[in-house]
Amino acid sequence: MLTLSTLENALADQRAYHHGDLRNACIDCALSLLETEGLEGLTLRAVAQRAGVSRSAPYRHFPTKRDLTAAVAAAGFRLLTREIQQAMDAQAHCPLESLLSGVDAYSRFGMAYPCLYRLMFASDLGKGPLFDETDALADEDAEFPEVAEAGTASYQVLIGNLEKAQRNGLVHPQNPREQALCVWSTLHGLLSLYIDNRSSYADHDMTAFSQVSRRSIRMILFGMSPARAMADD
Amino acid sequence: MLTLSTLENALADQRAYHHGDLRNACIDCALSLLETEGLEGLTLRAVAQRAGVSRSAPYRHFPTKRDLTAAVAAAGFRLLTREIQQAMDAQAHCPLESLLSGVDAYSRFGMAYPCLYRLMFASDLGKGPLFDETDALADEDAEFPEVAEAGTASYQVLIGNLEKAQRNGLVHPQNPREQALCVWSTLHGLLSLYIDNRSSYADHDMTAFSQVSRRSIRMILFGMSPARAMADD
DNA sequence: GCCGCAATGTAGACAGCGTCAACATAAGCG
DNA sequence: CGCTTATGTTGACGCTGTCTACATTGCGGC
Repeated sequence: MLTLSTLENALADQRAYHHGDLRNACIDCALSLLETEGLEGLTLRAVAQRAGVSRSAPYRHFPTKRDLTAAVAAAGFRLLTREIQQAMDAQAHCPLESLLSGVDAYSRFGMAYPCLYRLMFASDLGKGPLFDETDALADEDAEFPEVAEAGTASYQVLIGNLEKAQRNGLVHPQNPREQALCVWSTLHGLLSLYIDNRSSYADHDMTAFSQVSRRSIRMILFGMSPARAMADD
Repeated sequence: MLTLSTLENALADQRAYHHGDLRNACIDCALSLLETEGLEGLTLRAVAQRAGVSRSAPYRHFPTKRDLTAAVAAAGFRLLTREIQQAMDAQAHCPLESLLSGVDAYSRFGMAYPCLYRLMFASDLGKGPLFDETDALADEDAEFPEVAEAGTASYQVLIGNLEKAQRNGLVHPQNPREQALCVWSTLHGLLSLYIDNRSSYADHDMTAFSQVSRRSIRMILFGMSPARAMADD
């Protein structure tokens, strides 16, 4: 089970807090506020209060609320990348198992931090990486390069996995970016629908969701895989 | 090309406007505001102003802003259903062609009304239909039964198409609800990623998006179809 | 060690938002 | 006609993001 303390922004040095690193403190407070109060509970004033400063102090570090949101989203993408990468590495022996393991990690992330997940994707943070054919370079032109870069990194993990699967002959040798887009979209759609349509995110739903998502990805894999090695769960 | 005048809430009788049907007038104004001003431009006060009434007049018809949002979302789902149904009927001779035609209609809807699309799915309107195995009955327990019902109807069109495809032997005889969920999720994910990551929704992108979405659905179909009749675009 | 400047935090104010309570008006109906 | 109910208006409240003016702190050069 993931906890917020695993986030990169947890402060190593407590005495550097009140004066010293308000920027990261704000990101931290925003992250914890997000999951306790929800997306509309994430207000600059609440962040400032939780950080123990006055309401306009954050403006020294974030020109506008959107910039704070972007920083939080970037942190979220970096955490997501780490979770996926870790899960895939654990099954490195087989690219297909690795992919399914990554799918689970993705689902787990979304269900553990539903509000963060929504913030990352539905916050109008400008151009993202997914639809650009030229993945690099474009990131720097984005409104929030940090977010675009972190998002691209997550995406790249998936692409890398599919390329490996192609080399092993487990997947059709088509454009791996497009395959990745298909897989990611399905997962993102599934997770979005789930998050947006549920009021409670009870833990026991995780196994049910995991089954659904794995089966969906298998449907796609089945189509991608010339071996047609489809097993029922 | 879709226009807002095709929406069901367009008033038939203009003289019944100022006094007579403020409720539908609000929904109409909300719909037009949505696409001109964006999601955060959709404010109760702006709706009231556009309808030509004072700012708290809408409260006689909608207890809260969420209720207006729900009414708008329901109207959106009904329009979506009609568009999909129409597109599928035009290709009724072949369920696979029908499905792809529906996919195009879905994409067209999302790209024509990106803000409405977001509102329909990401507005915390309570339980939706997609993850409930028992589709009927549950709708009435939803926070906004009108939305759940309209959403279920859209979903049902897709399920019906897949059932027909199964009967014609074009698709594996698995649970059509789950197949529909996979298709819908992919499309929803693709569209969401597109809408959320783009700042402009230029028209000429439609053909590119249509190609991507059709290819993605083909990837899934390919996996579903025992005939493996996959053609490249 | 001290002084000045740049960085950082604070207090007050503003417009815009959703919402409520009190009031005004119109419609329908006996 | 007059009563009741439905509908629209006005004023106010607390909340939000954000701006401006002011206070404080910390650090580099003398």
